[in-house]
Amino acid sequence: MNEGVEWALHSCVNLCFIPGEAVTAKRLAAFYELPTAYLNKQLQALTRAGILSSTSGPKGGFQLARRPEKISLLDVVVAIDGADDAFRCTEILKAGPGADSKADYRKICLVSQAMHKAELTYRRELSGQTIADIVAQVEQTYPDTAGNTRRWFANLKS
Amino acid sequence: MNEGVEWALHSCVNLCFIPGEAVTAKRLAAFYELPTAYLNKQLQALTRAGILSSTSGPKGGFQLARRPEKISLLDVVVAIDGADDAFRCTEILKAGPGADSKADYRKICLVSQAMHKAELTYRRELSGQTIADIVAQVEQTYPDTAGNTRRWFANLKS
DNA sequence: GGCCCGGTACTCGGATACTAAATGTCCGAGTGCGGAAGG
DNA sequence: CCTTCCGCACTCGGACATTTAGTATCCGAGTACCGGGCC
Repeated sequence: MNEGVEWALHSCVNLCFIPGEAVTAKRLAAFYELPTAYLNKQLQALTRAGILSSTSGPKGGFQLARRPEKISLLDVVVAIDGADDAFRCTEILKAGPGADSKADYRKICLVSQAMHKAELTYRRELSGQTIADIVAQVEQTYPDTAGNTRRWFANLKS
Repeated sequence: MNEGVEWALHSCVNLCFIPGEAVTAKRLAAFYELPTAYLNKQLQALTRAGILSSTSGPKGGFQLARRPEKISLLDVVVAIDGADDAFRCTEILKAGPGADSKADYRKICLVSQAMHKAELTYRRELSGQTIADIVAQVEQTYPDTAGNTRRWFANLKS
């Protein structure tokens, strides 16, 4: 899985601590000492997926496009890593003996079905958790984090 | 995910149809028109993992090292694709402000925990299904497959 | 005739190239702000 | 002094290198079989 998923998730959480304000990729990258341009690339992907909204020019930057309760972890993963299953059925059976060339083996191959079934539970679990859930857990487990993060971004602005 | 996982799963199923006999990588590859040497590499990985047992020389080949009821889909995936989680936590928080350099963020980072939780359900689902289950489903859904496969391998032997 | 031995053909096994995708970087397009000029 | 306009600095956005991991291939190590030679 793409490393950008981790960056995107943490950045979304951080954006929750800075509501109603556009934060530049540069500042988000500085927070974790990440390469700015590359993080920018991931944020662009989130923007294309409708998770973030972007603004150009001075006072520009990124902010959440919708409430964090409406952003599931699966949304972020799909935006960065693509919608394809990890296990992709290449319809190997089509090359085997007695194959039906007009059949869709992604549907009828039992190996493919078994793998896909597991992947569905994975996706269901991811879609059941939202950015808001993560933020709530952070605020409960590490009560200082929210304030510290807000303060850090405020200081960097100058 | 590695493409070899698909090949490995199908090959394990096929080996179930040819019990008590060593099947060469060449024949297994010919069945799906796969590159022989590369499939051999995957079978080697299964052997290292203790899923298959291999024999060199004439009359050599691969066979299941244990009963198919004892081979879960997760075993095969881990053997080919490695045991690492798809989402690997790079402990991004260590570079952030106020980080504890001696803490293990793979354990305490809530983003990492959330992703890992989803991955656990995935692995649980995979470990719940065995090669024997797949074979049983195949025999029930496509009753001719077992016989046809056996016959195909028998004919190729000549 | 039976037994032993060496050659041979065939297999797995790991070391070695090649290719695609993830990672990282750079420059151009777009935009709001600030200041200077003019009324 | 107020308004308008122009230039500038800053941002995102996508096009362009670089590195890693997946894909594919090749040759050597090991082994059972087959044939010939010897007892």
